[in-house]
Amino acid sequence: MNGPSLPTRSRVTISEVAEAAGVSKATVSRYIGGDRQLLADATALRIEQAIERLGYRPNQMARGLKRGRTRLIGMIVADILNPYSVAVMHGVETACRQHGYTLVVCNTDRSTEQESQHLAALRSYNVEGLIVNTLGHHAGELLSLHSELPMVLVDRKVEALQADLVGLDNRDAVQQALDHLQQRGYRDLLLVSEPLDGTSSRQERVAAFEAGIARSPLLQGRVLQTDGAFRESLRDFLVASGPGPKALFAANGMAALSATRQLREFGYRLFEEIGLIALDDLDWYPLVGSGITALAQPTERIGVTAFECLLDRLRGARGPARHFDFKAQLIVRGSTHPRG
Amino acid sequence: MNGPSLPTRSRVTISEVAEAAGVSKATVSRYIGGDRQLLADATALRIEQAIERLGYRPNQMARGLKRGRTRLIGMIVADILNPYSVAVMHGVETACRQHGYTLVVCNTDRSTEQESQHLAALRSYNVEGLIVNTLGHHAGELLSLHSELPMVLVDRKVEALQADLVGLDNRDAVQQALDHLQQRGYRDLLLVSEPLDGTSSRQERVAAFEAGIARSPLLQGRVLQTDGAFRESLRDFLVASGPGPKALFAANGMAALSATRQLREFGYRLFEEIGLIALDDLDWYPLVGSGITALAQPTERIGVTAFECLLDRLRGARGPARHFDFKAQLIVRGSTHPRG
DNA sequence: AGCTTTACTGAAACCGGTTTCAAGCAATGA
DNA sequence: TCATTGCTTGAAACCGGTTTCAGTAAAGCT
Repeated sequence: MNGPSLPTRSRVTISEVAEAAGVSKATVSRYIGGDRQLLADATALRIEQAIERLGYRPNQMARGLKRGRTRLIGMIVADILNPYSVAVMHGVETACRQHGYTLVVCNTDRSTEQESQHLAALRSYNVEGLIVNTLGHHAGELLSLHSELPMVLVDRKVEALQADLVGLDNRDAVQQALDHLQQRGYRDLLLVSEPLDGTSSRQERVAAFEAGIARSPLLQGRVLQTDGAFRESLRDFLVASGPGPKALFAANGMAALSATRQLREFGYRLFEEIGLIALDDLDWYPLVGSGITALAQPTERIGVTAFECLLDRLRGARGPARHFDFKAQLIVRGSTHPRG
Repeated sequence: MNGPSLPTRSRVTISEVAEAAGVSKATVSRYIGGDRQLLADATALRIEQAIERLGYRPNQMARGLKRGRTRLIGMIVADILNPYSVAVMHGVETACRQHGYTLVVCNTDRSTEQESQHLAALRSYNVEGLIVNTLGHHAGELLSLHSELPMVLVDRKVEALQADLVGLDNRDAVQQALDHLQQRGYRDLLLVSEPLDGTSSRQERVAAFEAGIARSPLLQGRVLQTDGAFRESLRDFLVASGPGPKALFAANGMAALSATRQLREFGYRLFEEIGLIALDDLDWYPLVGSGITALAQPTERIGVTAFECLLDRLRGARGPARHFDFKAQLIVRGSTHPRG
């Protein structure tokens, strides 16, 4: 009787299978490598039975060593607690599985140091390609990695890096939001964003917001980050007199959470006194107040596209960096019905 | 000028470093293996410089092959879209990093077939240990894997498997919920659970609920799963006459989401007409209606504990399977204040 | 029948490391 | 002075596969 957690029999190797089947390692290797048509039927059958009998599974590490193909894809995620990341990752994983790849996900918790560490780790495990949701600092490391293996950026571009990019059409999304808010009668807007931090998508949203405001004579707008004096600045916005009804525009799901929390803490009735539109569509949006109007990102497709793009490169596709910018989809709920 | 995605220079190997430093592979291996004190200072210095100059990083796959230590931990997650899973995973990852392990996460999307596939994949990558949030079907595979490497179950036990388990003290959590509901004056309860499916934690919660109800003369209770005729059955419960004020008890975060959605669809004002308490504490609970009362699981600690438990086994700890049952923490919000 | 293909298989080198074993050499002890 | 010891190091085997190359046997061709 084995005690639990007692790794007993060490794994069956190709040599044991070879011996059991009365053939050489090479022949077994050909069998598991898919060159089955090279083998005589009788031989293949003997090997098949030996494998079955012994419960043999080839060691991918060893295969990868000589072959250079580990069938491993690495993914760097800046913040695994952000539902956007999880949703994209889900898409990537689905695509990976369909193509026989295994995904190794590393979360950096928004730490530059951990990003470095994880990149090094993934490299050392010989991943064939990388899908990166990076902080964007220290482009040097990414650059040198990109000279070694294909890489696809998700959501965040890196100036110095000529890599494929999959993300949202931020300009379009922000414009959709502004159009919607304006049409619903809101005039005094506040864009709430997580700290910009050099994160390209956040910066793009802010830039598009400011540009949009500048183009719209009816609208007034400010930008606020969810750190430092967030609470006080938000209060300032809420009590200041402006050109008309006020609305918040949360630049992503996390910002929506912070903003809504803060509104509640201030005692606002959601969303009778102030409008809200949020980028990302989280599953609890419908449940808050009269429901939060959202600009949904096609997260699953973003993930799948990122992988397919990578696969393309893995198969040898050359050429300049490609950009896939998906459109956001407006989902109207109660939070953008003035005086609820 | 390299085009993008052009994997150029193949990686530097130990032999090149050895040559550059004028020593043998073995010596370099000792250097990177941490046996630095074995080497003469001058030698170590030359190697260090060669490594630096060439940008050498050892290939973990190759190391793992001979050494048997891949420094890889595999984790199977039943549903990555469930925030509970993500939170636990975050804990596991943190612990992994601190101990120099890399985590490979596989999501089964609640599919038995995918679970098999991923288990096989993880095995083939020579992960040193497994953290498993399993569906619990086909125990055979898990069993045979467990004879090869250490394994820790998370949240869900498997009868036939004598493995360490980390999870919640479900009986205690349910009792806390019942006590709280009863104290707040609720009398007619409905436990809302995702489909039982053989998932041990769900079954335990249901069993504890039924046992608790049976012990409490004041309370009446039923159980409902969020599939099939969920909508209709919920309506039945809501309109039926019972022994007193009604409350829902969501057995986890996903159930809380379904239940709240359905209540809204029915036009209930949250939570003036009906109480709600939910297992798991998701970040949006405070935002819904008057806030959802929760029983928080220490998810981060569960993850960390799972890893540490595994590490223990990796270091050779023997002995019977251990169970770590954490207590849930009651967080009272508006959803359990009768008549709002 | 003799020669060329074709089909199938095995020996050995190799992937990038680790580890064992023994050897070289200086320092120590008797 | 000679044997012993300890410190460094390299050669070679090994991990579990893949791949090249060559060899054997059967089949096809003239």
